[in-house]
Amino acid sequence: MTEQKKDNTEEKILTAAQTVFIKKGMDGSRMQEIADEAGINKALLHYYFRSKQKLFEAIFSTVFNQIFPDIRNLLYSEKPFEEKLSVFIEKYIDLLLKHPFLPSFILKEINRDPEFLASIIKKQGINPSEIINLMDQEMEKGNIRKMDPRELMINILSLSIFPFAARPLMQIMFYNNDQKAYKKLLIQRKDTVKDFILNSILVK
Amino acid sequence: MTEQKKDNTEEKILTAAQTVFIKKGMDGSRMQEIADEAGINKALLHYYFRSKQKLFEAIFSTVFNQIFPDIRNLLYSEKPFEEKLSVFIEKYIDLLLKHPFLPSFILKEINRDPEFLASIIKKQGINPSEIINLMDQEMEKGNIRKMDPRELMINILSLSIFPFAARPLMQIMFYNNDQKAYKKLLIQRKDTVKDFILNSILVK
DNA sequence: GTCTATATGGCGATAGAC
DNA sequence: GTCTATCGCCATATAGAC
Repeated sequence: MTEQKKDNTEEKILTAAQTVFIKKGMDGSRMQEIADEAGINKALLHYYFRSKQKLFEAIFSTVFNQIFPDIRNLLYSEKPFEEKLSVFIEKYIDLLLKHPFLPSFILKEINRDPEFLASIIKKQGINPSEIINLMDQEMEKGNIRKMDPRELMINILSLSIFPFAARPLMQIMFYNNDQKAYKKLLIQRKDTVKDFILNSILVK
Repeated sequence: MTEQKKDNTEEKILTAAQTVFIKKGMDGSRMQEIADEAGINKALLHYYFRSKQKLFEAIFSTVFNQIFPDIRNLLYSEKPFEEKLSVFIEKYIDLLLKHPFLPSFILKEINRDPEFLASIIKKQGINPSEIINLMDQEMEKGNIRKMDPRELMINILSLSIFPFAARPLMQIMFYNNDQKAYKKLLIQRKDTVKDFILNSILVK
């Protein structure tokens, strides 16, 4: 019974902290706000997680654990490259549609503590050099034009992530701040990013 | 003489504030740190700029004034589209190479106060709909394949800005944290981004 | 485990001497 | 105009009752 209570509270804290941290980042978040969101007292946060920093790190791991297994499985599957690429982009953008604040959250933390972030990603079993090899093989086979595979990787991430991270400004500049129209764009990007990349790299 | 002193100090403050704000954003910066960087006292910051917010807004306008006139001139020049696009990307990436912290700085502020940011950009005489028209014309002429010009615009910005904003993580993940190698990549991107985009959009 | 009350420290901002 | 000293607030963190 006591344990039940404990699990419940801890979970409530984690959920609340995730909401607040993702929206406002480490610096912009207040322990009070997280406590309110969780419907508990501020002191309890420290009882469960000792410090704001520790709570933050717990959230970070949680978020990444939600994301990466899926992508990892895809990368190491047996599908042909073009399909892998397509599905990767679709899954990735779907993920961002589900967690729209994630990109700016991660970008903030990239500049705060990149080593911590990199260590978490590596723990997830994502190995950049295997992806690079995969791309190299396709170039050798002549299926895609020759380029630095790391650049291709960065291009894929750029095109997928940036429109989410820069959303508020892009929405104002190009869509008269029309939320629905921009949302539609983001959904469409599952196709348009794929097209844009394949058009650029496929050897015709 | 007194005035000379004043100008000097005000300039020192602006330079220092720019350095600190660009590196750490509004929330992450401390008035003390700016004062140290400027080699003056904390109280002087308030004497010259009243509040942190006011100082921040002054910096923001300054930075944008450095950037936009150049780009504006290019966009409204008489060059053919393909050249405009090439030069835009070159100039833009050159600008980011000169101010590498700018992207993450702006991305932070995008989520803090997008209206303020958009108002500053519009003051610079950049009109999105004119750019869109430009692209539409090229598509009508059959020079580039048909797509939503706003997407093309967002793709260009994504590919140019993201590698700077996400640099610390990308550098660790794909370049074993080798600073020089990543710097080289960023310089090369003046060509590779151009190639990547033109390969994707030109009708062959 | 959960709460109230409070300690502790940091930061923006101001007062006031020079 | 520039400095030192200090106020006042707010946020993290802890003490201690229940």
